[in-house]
Amino acid sequence: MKIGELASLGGVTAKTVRYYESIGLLPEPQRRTNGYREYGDEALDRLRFVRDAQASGLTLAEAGDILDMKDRGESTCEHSRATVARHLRDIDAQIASLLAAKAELTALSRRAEALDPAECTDPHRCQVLALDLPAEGKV
Amino acid sequence: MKIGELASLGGVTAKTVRYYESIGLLPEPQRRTNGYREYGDEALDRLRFVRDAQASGLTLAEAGDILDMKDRGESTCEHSRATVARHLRDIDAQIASLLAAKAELTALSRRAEALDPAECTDPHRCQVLALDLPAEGKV
DNA sequence: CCGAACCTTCCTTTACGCTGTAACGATGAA
DNA sequence: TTCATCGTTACAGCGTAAAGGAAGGTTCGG
Repeated sequence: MKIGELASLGGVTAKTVRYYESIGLLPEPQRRTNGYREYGDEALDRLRFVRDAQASGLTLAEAGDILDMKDRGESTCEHSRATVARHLRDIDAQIASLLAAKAELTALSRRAEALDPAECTDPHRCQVLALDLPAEGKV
Repeated sequence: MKIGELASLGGVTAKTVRYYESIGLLPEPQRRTNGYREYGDEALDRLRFVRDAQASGLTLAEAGDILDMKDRGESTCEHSRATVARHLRDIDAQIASLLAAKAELTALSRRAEALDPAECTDPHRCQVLALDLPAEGKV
């Protein structure tokens, strides 16, 4: 099949297919005499795997790691497990960092909510962030 | 004080101070006759606020929003509250998206762990991702 | 013969926060 | 005097992620 058909079957654009090829996710396909790329079903399988991996939250690079091992005929089991496990750790770290930021902001927010709105009338002093904002006069 | 002193007191480089000035986070300071920037303590307060805001997970743009309002003499209370609240919503959205990715990967991972390691000997078939990997032969 | 589909290469996008480089002037101590 | 250090400007680039777009040229299908 030609690139357009592959792309639409895989739910991507032809441009994306060429991009995947350029970063090594898809192998260089055979060419017709006119230079057109000619794909078989295995390319579609591969393309679909990439999309599935993306849907699972893996990056293209991680999907590529797994496919590379498979291409080398290595057992991908351990590597796949490791890739998934590592990605899970990455995600946990990101979540932890976001939760920390959230805690900071929540504390800020709680201080703000505890304020009497009437105290917010002074145009030169922000009660919400008074603890953090540089004071106009000395605090 | 000169830029180098301000920078080291604020825990940044002189370059960063100039950068902050260029994006409007810090006002243009007075200049000495030789052209050097001359800062007072309020610049340090302001610089420290920016770092605190960053530490709280706000972006430089968000810190700048708050400082701008304060510079205009407006009550920053509502805006500060809104900025913090919006940022909190952003963070929650990011966390939710990461949790969704994590759920996908955890499911994958659980399938992997349920496997007998002995089944991982076939070099052409990855049991971990068999449900997702394109099969070499037909499954 | 026209337009769609294909080809290539290079540039742009979005967001963030700087950092590097060039090329130069000013300061201050030994 | 000389040298290191600090300062000045302006502009470019990074580095991540995943493509999208434009330009300009061939080929195919009807």
